[in-house]
Amino acid sequence: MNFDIAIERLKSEGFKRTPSREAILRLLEREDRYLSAGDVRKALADEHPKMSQDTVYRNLSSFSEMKILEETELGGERKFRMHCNRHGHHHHFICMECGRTEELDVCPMEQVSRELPSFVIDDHKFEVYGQCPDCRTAG
Amino acid sequence: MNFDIAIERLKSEGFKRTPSREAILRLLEREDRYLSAGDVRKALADEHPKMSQDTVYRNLSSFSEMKILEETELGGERKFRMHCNRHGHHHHFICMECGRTEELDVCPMEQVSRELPSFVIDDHKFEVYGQCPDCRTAG
DNA sequence: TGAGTAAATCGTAGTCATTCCGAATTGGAA
DNA sequence: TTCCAATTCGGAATGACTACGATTTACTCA
Ligand SMILES: [Mn+2]
Ligand SMILES: [Mn+2]
Ligand SMILES: [Zn+2]
Ligand SMILES: [Zn+2]
Repeated sequence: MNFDIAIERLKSEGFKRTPSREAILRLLEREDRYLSAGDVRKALADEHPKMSQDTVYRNLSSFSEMKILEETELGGERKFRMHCNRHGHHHHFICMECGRTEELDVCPMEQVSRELPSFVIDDHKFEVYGQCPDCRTAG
Repeated sequence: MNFDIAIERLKSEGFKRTPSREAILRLLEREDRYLSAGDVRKALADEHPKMSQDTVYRNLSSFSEMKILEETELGGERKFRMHCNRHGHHHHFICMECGRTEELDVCPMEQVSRELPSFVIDDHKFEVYGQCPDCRTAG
């Protein structure tokens, strides 16, 4: 997903286009990795020093709900990234050093459904953590 | 894992056997599901009204480090359960209503390793969330 | 069995991410 | 341009978790 598609989605859901929202979306498009609310505030400190934390948290949550962003919980923090272009369901490798993510092709849920026929399955989380090639070389 | 094995592990790691630790371990053995530090405090409020939160948090963390407990992060909270008897690596289904867990046989990591040969893989998380048969019937 | 001691606990204050709220501002419809 | 619901702001409140000095206690060893 890119900035323009995100803005379209925003409008189609009845949300207003504001400078705060533009700045947050442009940042996430540029960074292309998981950022916390704190990361977003720091990154926008120069450009938008008056943006309140309420605004950051509220918009990140809204964007996540309307599927503009992907969200995860990592190290006791909620983190957000622009939704991948990839078509359909997928999971991520996440580099614990630089935050770079890599999309994964595998999802084990078909097998789990067969394994638990009497359970209602609502959601699942699959994430792989480690060091990306760049950070390995640099280290 | 049960209480007695846990106490053995405790001793073998050089930790002391205290009433607080006994109470926490007995509770987790009995409950057999993920509990937060707050859950533990509430459950022990009658029996041990003076147990401080420091004691609960510190011991849950210690038990997790020495592999007596399994740990996850769910809804912004750390949660702990007595380590399963099952031999070796596994993952869980977790009922979002009652907290009941079900061990899963599938782990997709062999495939991921093949998919990411140039990445260092340190850890992974796979969890399935939903409603267990009992809660589905009751609902 | 009775000190001695390091470990453990207690009580409380501090931290940090996140949420809440009332007042002020503003995007966009009419 | 006017108007108002949506949005933002600033700051206080919440809740999980951590830190820490003072006190207690489980275990060691004489
Ligand atoms: Mn993605
Ligand atoms: Mn288990
Ligand atoms: Zn999946
Ligand atoms: Zn696994």
